[in-house]
Amino acid sequence: MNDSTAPQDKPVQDAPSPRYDFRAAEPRWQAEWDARACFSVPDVPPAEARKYYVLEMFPYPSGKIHMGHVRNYTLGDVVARYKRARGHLVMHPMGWDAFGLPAENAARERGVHPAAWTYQNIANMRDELKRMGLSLEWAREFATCDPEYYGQQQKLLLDFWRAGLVERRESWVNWDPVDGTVLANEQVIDGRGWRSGAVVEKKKLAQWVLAITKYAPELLEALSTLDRWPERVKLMQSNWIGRSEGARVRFALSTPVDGIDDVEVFTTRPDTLFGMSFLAVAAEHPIATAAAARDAKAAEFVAECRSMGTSEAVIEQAEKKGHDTGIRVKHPFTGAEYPVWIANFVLLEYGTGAIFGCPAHDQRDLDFARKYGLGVTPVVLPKGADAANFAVADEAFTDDGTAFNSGFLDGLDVASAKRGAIDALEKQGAGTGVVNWRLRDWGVSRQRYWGCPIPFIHCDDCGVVPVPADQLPVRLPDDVDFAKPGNPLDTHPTWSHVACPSCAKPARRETDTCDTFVDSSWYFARFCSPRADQPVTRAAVDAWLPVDQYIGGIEHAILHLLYSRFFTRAMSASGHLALAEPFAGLFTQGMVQHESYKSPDGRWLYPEEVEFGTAADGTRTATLKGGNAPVTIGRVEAMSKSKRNTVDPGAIIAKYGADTARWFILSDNPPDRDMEWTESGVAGAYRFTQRVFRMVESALPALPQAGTAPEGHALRRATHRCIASVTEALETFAFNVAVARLYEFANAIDAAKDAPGGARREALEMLARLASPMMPHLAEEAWSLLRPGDAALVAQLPWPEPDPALLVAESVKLAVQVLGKLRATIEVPVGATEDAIFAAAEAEENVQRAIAGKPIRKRIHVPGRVVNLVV
RNA sequence: GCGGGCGUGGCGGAAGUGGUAGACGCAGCGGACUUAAAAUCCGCUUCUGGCAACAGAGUGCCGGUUCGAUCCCGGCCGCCCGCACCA
Repeated sequence: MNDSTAPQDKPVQDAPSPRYDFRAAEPRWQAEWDARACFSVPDVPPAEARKYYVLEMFPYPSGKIHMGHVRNYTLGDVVARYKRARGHLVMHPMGWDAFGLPAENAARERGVHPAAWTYQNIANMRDELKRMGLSLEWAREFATCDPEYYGQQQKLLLDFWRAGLVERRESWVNWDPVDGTVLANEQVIDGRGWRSGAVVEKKKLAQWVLAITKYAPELLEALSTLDRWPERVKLMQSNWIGRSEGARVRFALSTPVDGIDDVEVFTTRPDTLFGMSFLAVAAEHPIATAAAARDAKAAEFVAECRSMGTSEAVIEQAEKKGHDTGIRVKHPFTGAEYPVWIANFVLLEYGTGAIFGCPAHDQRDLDFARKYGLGVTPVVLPKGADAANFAVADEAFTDDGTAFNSGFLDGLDVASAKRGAIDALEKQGAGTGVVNWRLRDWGVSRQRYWGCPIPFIHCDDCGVVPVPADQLPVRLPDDVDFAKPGNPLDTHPTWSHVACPSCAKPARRETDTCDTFVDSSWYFARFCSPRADQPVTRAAVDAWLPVDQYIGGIEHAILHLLYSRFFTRAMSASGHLALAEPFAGLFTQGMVQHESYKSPDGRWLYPEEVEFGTAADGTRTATLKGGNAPVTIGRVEAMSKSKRNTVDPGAIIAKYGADTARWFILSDNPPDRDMEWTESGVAGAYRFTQRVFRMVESALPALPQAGTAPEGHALRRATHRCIASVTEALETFAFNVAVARLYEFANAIDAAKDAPGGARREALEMLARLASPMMPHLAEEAWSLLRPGDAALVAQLPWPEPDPALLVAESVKLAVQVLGKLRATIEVPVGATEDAIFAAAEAEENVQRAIAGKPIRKRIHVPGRVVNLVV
């Protein structure tokens, strides 16, 4: 069609140009992959197999997939398809993180049962994911709300119990006194319950706790072994675990209160003890409780702190406030007396729940001291400062310096002064040097229905009794009433009444369920043998774990990943696994964002309600569809239902096809950065899918048979350079670069219309194969046109290798700079001597002009890059 | 507040982590094809000055190291993620 303009061709030219019909092709290839079981692997791979486990963070079944899912699962699919082509046996499963609050909210708001709501959502989302053409092995699918899954989880919890990793402990929760429920932090808005509007109180509850702190040193040290994790994630985890060296210091009360005769503080700066001006305790500290019992003002302040909720972010951002209890403590070194304050920024859970304040060398202490008129005594002198007149104004001095005003520590640097202070404390029995961890044990109790029941029974005589193995799983009851306030398990008429397994007397079933982070802490192991009648089977997990490439959002950088690392150790300690780290490689993707739009009356608008145009000055304009009311184009921000700046992947796939959606989401930007979804970007991606199809189809009649040795040509160089560069880009997660290289390659193929047929066939075949991880359907379609008789699908072909002979260049372009400024470029043969290169550079007219007759003082040559002449 | 990250044309970004800034895509402009439109194809497109050759400026802001800095160092500004009961 393109190669003749003869008049008799006219009718053919008038025919509509052939179009790639993705609506027919995509389901066809999906069925073909299925029929050939391209993505199935055994639970126990053969010994000689090179296994590769690709996993994306499994979704919460909210009802519809969103663009974040499309991005996450496309990234994983590119890796899975690429690794498969590289000869690995790839496991790539999918499941559902199916317990959680939204199902209960739906039950309360719409009267749907959480299970019905969840499984309906799963069915919808499974269909949508299947339309994306992901190379998933659906046979391994499960949902964490399946009794077959959470029953196995209960077995794990009982094993952890036996290993001493499960404890009962009191801790504080957000309590809504009107709704009579425990609130999640996100349900506390400005200190009030989201539904009732009641002021939230802190309430102490007995809770189940997993002893993650037992593994704190190991979780910290093993970070250094995770060489395929992003540095920033390791840093965040390291800071979260928060190892710090310091001292516990005991301060004797001047007068004992309620039988308490001392307070212990933790400090990382024992060297500044002489700069103390107050001691502060958390509002929940026993001293605060004692003070509140004796003093109405103190009680009032404690109550105020109690209404602040449990969120650390809220506490730390609140105005720093305190209350002087009137209680006094004695300094261990000087015997001087200092006031004990209750302060809202002291956290009960960190250290000992009490601090000593040294305002001169801690910013928060300084702000507090200024506010309440407490003393500020500098005890560390900055280098070069004068001890006689050094004073601290608004900024605490926290760097290294020399101790002064500090008795026996005077003259020491900070590190030595710390040691000196600890030695002295230990000598007089007033304290010890300790290592403190910021990491707290993991409270897993939730007072909710839609979670995994914690498998214990409370007996008045026997205490806490584990549910016997033959009574597992402890199933959630189906008949629950969400109309009553509180936990439906708690208010259920019969469910919690059971016989004690050890003494058979009437006892009470635990009604707390698990934090959903527990469910997601071992699902990757369950995928290895998803139907086993034990949590995992050793042969399967030993063969498949660790996950070779884990992919998910950066928002999980700390908690989910840390809990999974802990679970892997705990499961190893209880014999289920034999490894420390669950995820050998980690990739964290950025969010998907979109412009937001507002109507003249301030209403958020969906993108499909808006029409765009161009103003006279070239800027974009927006108006309401079907009218001409001006629309304000807002910021590009994370897609959210409340701002209505969402794009439904289902609609995009229906309109453009899965390959287009995948291609665009990969092409836009590096996958670890936030990306902006734009309608025009998708349209561009769609054009490219059509173009590739057209290129193949129109070239077809002129191509020689497959298997013809391609002749030498510049196009062959381009082909093999493209193989090399796309391969490198895929290896390094630079998928946007891989896409760019393929665009360049398509341009090169088009520019080489008169290249020999063999070279063109090779180029087009490689274009399809190199694009296949990104656009798998189109790749199959193109391949089936190019190789109609071939037995193998692209999904079954090995990854192409570049011919090294075609990668070497004959000449190189060099930049020629004078004093670092570009003045010319020269092309030199690859083996040229440095003398010849300098001569060629200096011969350039523009270079001569820049040198302007001045003597050349220095000649710099970076091979293959640049020549710089210094005059 | 604390911890972590990011910032490059009109837009998304690229650039062996010290060596030609702006590849590739989007948008825009001009042209070809068409009765016309769509689609497709070709060309231009960081800014300023210049017909041009070319010159100057330029990778959030200010300063530093270097023959040479998007990259290294110091100080700011803005945005994003996490902060333990959202998942």
